[in-house]
Amino acid sequence: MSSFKKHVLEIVNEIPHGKIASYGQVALIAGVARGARQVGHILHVHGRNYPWWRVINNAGRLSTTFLDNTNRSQKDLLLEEGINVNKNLELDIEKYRWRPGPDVLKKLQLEDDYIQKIMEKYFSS
DNA sequence: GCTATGACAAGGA
DNA sequence: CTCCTTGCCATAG
Repeated sequence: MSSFKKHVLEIVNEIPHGKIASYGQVALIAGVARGARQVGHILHVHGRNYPWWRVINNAGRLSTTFLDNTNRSQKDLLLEEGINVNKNLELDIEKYRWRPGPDVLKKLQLEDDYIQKIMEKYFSS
């Protein structure tokens, strides 16, 4: 298993209940700045044991319409966590966006300057 | 190695 | 806002 894949799954596993992250965000934190598409693919294949539904696209729309093995849609799974999703499968991503703590970033053994890059993009207010 | 394929992102029309 | 185009890069064949 590649380290990228391992990181992605590890990161997704860190997303707390009631919070969400974008594919691009997860890819960025995993160490591949433009690997958003790979994150989607990885979750598609290996997401069974991870909270994959907490990952959506950066436009705040769900890009999945099929059901998971529990027969519940991503929308339902999010609604159960208190995240408001409308009929068009849209939600306010900034309102629920997960902001990983320094401890999580450290655990992934990222370079300090790379962490700085992430901070600038997702922590600057 | 090379090509095709995306559960994406960002910018332009 | 919605569509379209480009850029991306890990995987599968």
